[in-house]
This record gives sequence, C-alpha cells and structure tokens, in this order.
Amino acid sequence: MSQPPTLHNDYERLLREAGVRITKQRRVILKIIAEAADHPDAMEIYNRASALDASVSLPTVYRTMKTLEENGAIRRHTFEGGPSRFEHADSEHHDHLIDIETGAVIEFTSPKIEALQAEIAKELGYDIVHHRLEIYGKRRR
Amino acid sequence: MSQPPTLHNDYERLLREAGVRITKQRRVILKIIAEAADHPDAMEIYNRASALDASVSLPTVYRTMKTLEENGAIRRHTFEGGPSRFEHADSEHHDHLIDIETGAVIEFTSPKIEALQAEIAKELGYDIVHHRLEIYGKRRR
DNA sequence: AATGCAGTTGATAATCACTTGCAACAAGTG
DNA sequence: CACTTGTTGCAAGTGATTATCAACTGCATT
Repeated sequence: MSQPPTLHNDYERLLREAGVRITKQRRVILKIIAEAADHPDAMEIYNRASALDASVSLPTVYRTMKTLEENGAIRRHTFEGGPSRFEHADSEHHDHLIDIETGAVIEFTSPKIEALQAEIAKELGYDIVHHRLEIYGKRRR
Repeated sequence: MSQPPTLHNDYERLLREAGVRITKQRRVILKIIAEAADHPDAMEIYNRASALDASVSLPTVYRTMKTLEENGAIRRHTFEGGPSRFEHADSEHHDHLIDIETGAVIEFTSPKIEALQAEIAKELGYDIVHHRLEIYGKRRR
C-alpha cells in the first residue's frame, strides 16, 4: 500500500530529463505529491509544502503542477464545483467515485466500461484522446 | 428534429409553479434555451438573448440558469477547460463526446455503461446521485 | 384599473481559482 | 567560480461567476 520510497526521485529524474531545473521549492512539492495518498488541490499542496519549507509560494505550486502535468507525471482532475485536484500518474488508469458528503475520492477500474467507450467512440467516428468518468454518490448505510 | 414549439412555455409553467416570476428578461432567456439545439455557455446565451432584447444582462443570465437548474429544467455541464454549458433537461439522460478540435458535443447513451456504473457503486457501498461520463476525442478521417 | 410589496433587475464590485509580469535570485554547465 | 538562463515571490491581472444594492416590476389583491 505504501509508495516506493524514491518516487519523488523519479519525478526529479523525469523533470531533469525534460530540461527542468530542480529547485528546492520543486523538490519539496515533488515530495508532497509523491507522498500524497489522496487527491489534494493546489492550496492543500501549498499548505503541506510550506509546512516543510516556507519559501514555497502558491504560484510556484501552480507552475510546478502545470510542468508536471505537461511531462505526464501527474494527472489533474476537476471534480464538480471545486478546484483542480491532483494525483500522480504512475498508477494505471482508473476512474473516480466521489463521496458528495465528504469529498472523499475512491478509485475504481472497469475494463468493460473502457471497452464500451471505445466501441461508442468508434461508432461515432472518433478516436478517444481521453475520457472522464466520475460517479457522485452517497454512502449507503 | 425540431423542438416542440411550446417548450419555453413549459419552462414558464414550471417556473411559475415554483413561485418564480416571469419577467421579460426571463422569457427571452427561456426562449433561447428552448430553441438551442447545441450546448451554449452563459456568454453565448447572453449574446443570443440580448439580440432579441437589449435589457437582458449577463448577471441575469447566470441567475436564470441557476434558477432553472435548481428546478430541474436544465442541466449544467462543465467540460474541460471551459465555462459551464447548458442544455434543457427534458430529454432523457445521455453522456457526451466532445470533439477536442471543434468543441462540438455529440450525445450518446449506453444502457450497458449505466448498468455497470450502478454495479460498481453498489459494490463500493454507494448510491449513485449522478455521474458524468465524457469522452474527449478527435474525428477519425 | 390602481395599489402594494416581495421578487427581480442592471450596474458595479467582489470572489475564486488561477496565470502573468517582472526584478531579484539560483541551478547547473563550462 | 562565473555566467547564462531558468525560476522564484510578490503583486497585479484574468475569466467565470456571484454578491450587493437601489431602482424597478410582476402579479396577487383591492
């Protein structure tokens, strides 16, 4: 269940290879992302990062998220009525179920749904670039 | 292919029954929505509405969309990287395929996908409140 | 049809989530 | 270690949407 301990180093390597400099602000943000088991938004990442290093600013968080996204290191999700939330992209593709009462995000995969989507797109004459499937639900009790 | 000619009157009736006053601004906006075959955003609705009646303002468009949404008359969609877009809610449920090159929206339905979603939510211990499935694709040629 | 009042309106300001401009600063190559 | 060029924080700017508020207007009631 735990992340590989050097995941943030992989991010560093990835960025370095893309010609991006590793500043201390970025190193902190990368660490936060790598250790996040949830789907934090920019403000939350900023909060966690500035607790470790007060020199991290919010614009830098946004800039870093954009850079990471462009390099395929993270995925951005914009769930309904809220800011963008991020997760690392190293995991396999999955969709999300959002608990509308708590905001908690549960990941799931359904190869069958994926296959059906591909079929639908094909019938409509399209190639899927990406898709988004979100289920908004209430915990049953 | 055409809308029932009195659809905007149905909107009026719906709002009236909800205790909402029918002002001339709202009447114009309702007409635009009823006649829209596409998925216009607030600015586009404002443009179309002010062409008919210059007294319609953008805030009123937003307020009216919110009122309509709260009364279940329209649905709001926030596709990636753009403002909210609206469509009337009288049609049956469907999902969307967005042409990432043109922004065109194609509607589709898949009872199989619906069923699979229900199954997934159930397994995770949730009741579906609603869901969103968007396929972003490029036209094949 | 005139009245009255609560719901609505347009103009303007505010908010939210980001993005940008810019001068000071610091990676990392040589 | 120097130098070049990417990065940073701060402050200001955006785009979409919402709130404020005084003037106005549906519309139920006289």
